[in-house]
Amino acid sequence: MLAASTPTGTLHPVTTAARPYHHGNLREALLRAGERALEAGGAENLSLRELAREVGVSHAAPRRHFPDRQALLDALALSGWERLGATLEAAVLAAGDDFDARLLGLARAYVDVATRHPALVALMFATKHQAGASPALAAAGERALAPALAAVADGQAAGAVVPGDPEQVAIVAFAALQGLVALASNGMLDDTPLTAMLDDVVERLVLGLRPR
Amino acid sequence: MLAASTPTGTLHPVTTAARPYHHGNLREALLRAGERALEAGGAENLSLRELAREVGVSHAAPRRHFPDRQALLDALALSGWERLGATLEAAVLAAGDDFDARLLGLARAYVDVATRHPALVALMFATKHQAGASPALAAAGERALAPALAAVADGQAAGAVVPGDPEQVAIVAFAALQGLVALASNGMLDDTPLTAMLDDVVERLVLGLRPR
DNA sequence: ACCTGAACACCGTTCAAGT
DNA sequence: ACCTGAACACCGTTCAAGT
Repeated sequence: MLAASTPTGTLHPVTTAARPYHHGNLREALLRAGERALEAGGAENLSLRELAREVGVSHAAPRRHFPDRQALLDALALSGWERLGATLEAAVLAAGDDFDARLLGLARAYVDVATRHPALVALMFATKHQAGASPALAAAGERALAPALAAVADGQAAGAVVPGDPEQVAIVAFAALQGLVALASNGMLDDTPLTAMLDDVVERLVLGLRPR
Repeated sequence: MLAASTPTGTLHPVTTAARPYHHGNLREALLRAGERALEAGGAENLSLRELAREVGVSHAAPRRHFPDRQALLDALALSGWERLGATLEAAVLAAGDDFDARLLGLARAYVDVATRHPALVALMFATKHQAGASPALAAAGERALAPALAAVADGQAAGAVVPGDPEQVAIVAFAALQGLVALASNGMLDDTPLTAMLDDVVERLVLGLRPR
């Protein structure tokens, strides 16, 4: 009875265990629903009104937490970058000190995330550097990719990688992965198992990046 | 007066030089306006009603030529694949018989198209293999990429490229380009000139693809 | 054969007003 | 501080009807 949804006219200080008058946790609920919607239909099919309906508030309620649709997308991308950064960091740690092993570990970790959450990763990259993106978002992207940069720099110091701006070298390597994932997401790899292809790509990357 | 827009009650058999009653060329006009809209704001911001307004017909008129929005996007992608195919073919012919030169030529041609028409290229890949895509579209994509496949196969025959399924080898190379273009489109290359980076990527690709 | 106009069910965004 | 309801200007899609 107390937990029912009829507003019984009693005052409700700030917190109640029952169904929400003020919902109490709307921001988090919208983000969770948003991530589901993202994976279900991509960023361009995400509807704020639909999220509000799912969560059980009026269509104008999200505005308190996200001024517009883009703000919600930015928040989703930000959280994605933060989780990716942690994943890449863990991959480097698990791989030990060898450059080839690190590159393989990073590649596998990234491809794993990108194939399990393709729409989120697409959103992350689309949002990161676009005109008028929030500085916080760009910074989160930089932080997330820092482990890969550091691995390249270490590889150069150990003589396993061609010299030059680590960022440029890393981008060359990263581009190949990014492209592979894009092709996989678009179904262009058909029957070829992604993991097999991935190891092949990484092997050729290592060869291509070795000093001559 | 005759060319004015007021319908003067006279009958108009089928063709008139004045302003259109039936427009006469609506399909082409929509495609042209669609390509402009695509480059201006990406596929997800393309509005059928806006195209109809630009072209000067009612919002329901496009339906005769394109049953829905996706049909217009498919037609744009199809024309993009056809033009890309011709461009890649020309690049191979211009590059002569050497594998390295062909790969560089193909890469430059593709990157040129992809940077000048990023939204169109994104649409092409997004549409090519998606669930329920028209077979004609998939076939056009295959045809467009055939010159690159052939170049790889020739390279293998000449001993310049690792053996194996040419499609798989081509995909590895193509993935790197695709990724590079994606990064460039997203502004992640910052100040680095794309052409310089491109030549570097191709050089490393050649190295990575060489038989050991 | 090709196009119009009105209608329907959706959007994102805004703003006064409620508790 | 947080949310609602009504309103506005847009969509894509459908369908009868016009020429």
